[in-house]
Amino acid sequence: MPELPEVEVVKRSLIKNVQNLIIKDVKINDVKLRYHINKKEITKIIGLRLKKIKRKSKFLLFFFNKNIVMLIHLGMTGKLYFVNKKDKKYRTSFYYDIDQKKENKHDRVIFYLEKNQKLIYNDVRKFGFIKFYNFNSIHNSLHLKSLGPEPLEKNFTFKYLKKYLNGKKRSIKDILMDQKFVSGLGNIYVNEILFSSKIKPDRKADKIKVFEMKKIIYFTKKILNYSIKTGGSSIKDFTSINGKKGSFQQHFQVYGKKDDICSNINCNKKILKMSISGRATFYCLKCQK
DNA sequence: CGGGACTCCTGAGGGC
DNA sequence: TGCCCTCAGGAGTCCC
Repeated sequence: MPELPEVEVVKRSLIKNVQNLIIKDVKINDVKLRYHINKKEITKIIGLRLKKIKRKSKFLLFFFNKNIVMLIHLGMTGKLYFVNKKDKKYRTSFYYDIDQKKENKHDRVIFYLEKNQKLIYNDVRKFGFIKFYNFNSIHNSLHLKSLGPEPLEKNFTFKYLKKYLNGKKRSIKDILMDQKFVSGLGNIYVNEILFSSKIKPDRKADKIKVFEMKKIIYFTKKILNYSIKTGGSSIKDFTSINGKKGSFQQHFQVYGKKDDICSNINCNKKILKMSISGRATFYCLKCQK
């Protein structure tokens, strides 16, 4: 589910609500995530202060004292919820009923914080994970070491794109989804970026023209920034940590729009769907060349 | 190098 | 009500 904008929204909310708090206890309801949770390592954070929270592409990094870093990836359905007893809005949350002390069956890990507050890792499909590193090894970890530049960073440029696409026979969509090339994009945003750039998603990368590359860079940054601004996309059940939904899904032009009429003025064609690298791909045959 | 099938897991929604 | 099928924001492996 969560791509860069969603993870960024969650990170900002985490900084506001849980940064600087002490972990009082940890409860594991299910160790079997994408990787099994190491109980020995996770219990080491009990008593430690959560000093800093950062995001790297789709990963969240939690920095504790004693040089311990917790790495969380949300996979397809991972979510973090913050529960604060004093705040009434959580009582009415669709998700968590504090008065009944009812846990959701997909709450996999519960971090108990100061003042009766909790941070809950909930994940229906269990494709996400929680791993531990130390401060010095985190950036050389299996997950972070080969990530490409982030799409909103200055080094994600037309020049970089041009150099990378040269000689590549893969489809442009496949390349934009590849975290080693650019880290943080996923299926939704790549569909949207290619629609705005008027490029058919199955075009071979080395056939993309210079003016089209410039559009890719421009729309990638524009779409991601706008999505972050509107709280990310809430398809099905994405929410930020306080249960708030984003609204960027209202601005989707192609994702999930099979058989709808193309949103471009002067185009009356239906949005089509195909599969690229096994992922749902939506496009307008008339508008995307 | 490239593409496709398949894997992890659980639930929603459609068809009958 | 129920059963069976397909599909889903990710990402890795294996095989041809």
